[in-house]
Amino acid sequence: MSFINQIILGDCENVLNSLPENCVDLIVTSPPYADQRKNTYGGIKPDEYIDWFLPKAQAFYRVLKPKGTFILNIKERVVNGERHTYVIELILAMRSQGWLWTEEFIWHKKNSFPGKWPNRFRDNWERLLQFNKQKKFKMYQEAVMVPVGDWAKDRLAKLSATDRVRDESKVGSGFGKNISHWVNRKKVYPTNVLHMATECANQNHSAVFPVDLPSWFIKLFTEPNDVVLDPFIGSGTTAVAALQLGRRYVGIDTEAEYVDLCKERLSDLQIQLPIVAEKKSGI
Amino acid sequence: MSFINQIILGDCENVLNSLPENCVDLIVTSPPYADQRKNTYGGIKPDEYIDWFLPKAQAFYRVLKPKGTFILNIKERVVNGERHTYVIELILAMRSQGWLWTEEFIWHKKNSFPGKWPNRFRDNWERLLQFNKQKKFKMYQEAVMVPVGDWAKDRLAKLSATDRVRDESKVGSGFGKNISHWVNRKKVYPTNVLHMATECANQNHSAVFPVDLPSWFIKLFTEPNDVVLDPFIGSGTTAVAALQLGRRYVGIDTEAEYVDLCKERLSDLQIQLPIVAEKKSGI
DNA sequence: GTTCCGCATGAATCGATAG
DNA sequence: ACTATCGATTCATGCGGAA
Repeated sequence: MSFINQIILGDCENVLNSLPENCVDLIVTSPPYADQRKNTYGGIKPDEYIDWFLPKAQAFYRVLKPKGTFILNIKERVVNGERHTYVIELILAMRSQGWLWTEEFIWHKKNSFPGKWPNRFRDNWERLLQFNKQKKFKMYQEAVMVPVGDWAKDRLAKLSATDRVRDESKVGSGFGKNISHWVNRKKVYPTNVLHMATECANQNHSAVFPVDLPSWFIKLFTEPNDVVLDPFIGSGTTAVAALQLGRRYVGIDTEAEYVDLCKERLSDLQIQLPIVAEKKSGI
Repeated sequence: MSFINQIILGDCENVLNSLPENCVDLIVTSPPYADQRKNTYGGIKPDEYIDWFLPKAQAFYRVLKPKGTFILNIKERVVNGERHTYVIELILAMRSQGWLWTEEFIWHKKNSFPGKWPNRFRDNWERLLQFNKQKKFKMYQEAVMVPVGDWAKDRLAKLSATDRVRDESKVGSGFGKNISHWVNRKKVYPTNVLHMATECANQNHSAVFPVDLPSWFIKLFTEPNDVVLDPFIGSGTTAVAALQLGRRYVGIDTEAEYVDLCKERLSDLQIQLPIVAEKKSGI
C-alpha cells in the first residue's frame, strides 16, 4: 500500500489506474475550474471540460469503494453573458457512467470576492455535488451535528422536567450553570447548505478551498483510519484535513511545485499535531 | 389591454397565446413542483415534467419583452435516492428554445422542512433560475442595495468555528425584516444568494413563496408601472408584491379557488395600501 | 403594552405496508 | 415487480394566550 499517505506527482487518471480497485473511502476535490487559474494549470476551455473530466471520473469510480462517496466542488463560469452548461451536462454524463447523483450541497460563501458588473451580482456560492456508486453508502451524521442556537434564552425553557432531573442527578451540585452547559452542547443536524468563509491568504495556491470544507465531508462520510483521496490536491488542504482527523490520505497533482508545497505543509503539521492533541486532552 | 391587473382563470399556455407579443417586462413564478401539490394541481410526474413545461416556456418567451427577464423558482425532488435531473435538463431544453441562462440565484431558506433520514440532510435551498431573451436586459441594481453596519460586522466576527458550519440566521444578503435595523447605514450590493424564511401557514392558503422573493426581483428588474406576469399565481404573492411596488400585474391560475383567493387578497390590499404607504414614509 | 412561552405547521424523505 | 398510501422523523417561524 505504498500510495497511502503520499502526495503523488502526475495526472490523476494515470496514477489512479495503477492503484487497486475499491481502495478509497472518500474522494473530495476541487478540480481546476474551466478557463481559470491559467497561470498554474493551463486552463481547460469550457467547451472541452466534459471530455477532459469524464475519463478521470471513470478512474475515480474504479478506486472508490462501493459504499464510498465522491464530493465534487465546482462552479460553472460565465461565458458570453450566460452561465455555461458544462457542469450540469457533466452531471448527466457521469450518471451515464454509473454514478448516482445523490445530492447537491451548496457552499454559501461568507466572504466573496468584491466586484461590480452591470448585469450580475457577486457570485457567492458554489456547488458541492455528491456522487455515489450505490444507494447505500457510509454516512455518520452525528459527526457533523452542530450546536443549537439561542441556547441561553430559548432552549433552557424547553427542557422537559425529566431532562432537568436527570441532569441534576448526574452532576450532583447546583442546577443553573450545569443545565445551561448541557443545553449549550445540545446539537441538531445540519442542512445541505454550508455557510463557510473562504480562506483569504491561503498559502501559495490560487484556489480558496477552506479546510473546514473537506473536514466536514471527511467527518460525515468516513471513520478514523479511512482513506481520503484528492486527485487535484493543490496546496494540500484535503490532506491536511484528513491528517488532522486521523484519516489516511492520498493526494495527486500534476504540478511538482504543489506536490512539494503539500509535503512541506504536511510534515509541518505532523510535528504540530501531537502538541495539538495534548492541548485538546488537557482541556 | 384588458389583461392588465387581472387574475385570469385558465391554463397559462392558452391564456398567454391570446395576449400580444412582447407585452411583459418580468415573469416571476414558482410552478407546481413535480409530484407536489397533488391535491390542488394534480401533480406532474418527474419524468414528464419537461414535456409539460416546455410549451409553457415557449409561450412565456413570446410575451416577454426583449429586455425583460424570466425568474423560475424550482427545485428537483429526490427520486429513488437520487436528485432527479429534470430541472437541469429543463435548463438545457429551454436554451434550445432560445432562452439565455443568465444566472442561477440560490434561495437559502431559513426554515426548511424538518425530518431525519439515514442518508440525507434537510433540503434548505431552492433554485432561482434567471433566463433572458438577450444579453442586454433591464436591471436596476441600486434598487436592491442592502444597508450594512457595525452590527452585522460584529456578528460575523463573533462566530466560532462550529458556528461557521451551521446556518447563521442573521447573516446573509440582508433581506426581510432585519433591514429595519440597518436604516441610515452604508449600502452595498447584494450577492446571488438570497437568505429568506418561508412564510409559515396560519393563512387560508399554502404560500411558501415569501413576498420578499418576488419583491426583490421586481425591484431589480422593473420600473414603476411595468408589467409583471406570474403564470402560476397560486395565492397571489407575486401580484401582491407588484401592487405594493407600484407595478402592474398579470396573474394566471388553473384553479378557480386560487383565482378567487387572489382577487380577495388584492382588493384587501388596495384598501390597505394608502395606510401602508403612510406608515413607511413615517419611519 | 411588552415579553415570553406553547403550539401547530410546512414544495420533505425514507421505509414499510398494502393493493 | 411496481405503484400508492401512511407513519415517523424534526426544527424555524409566527400566532395567540398568558404573565
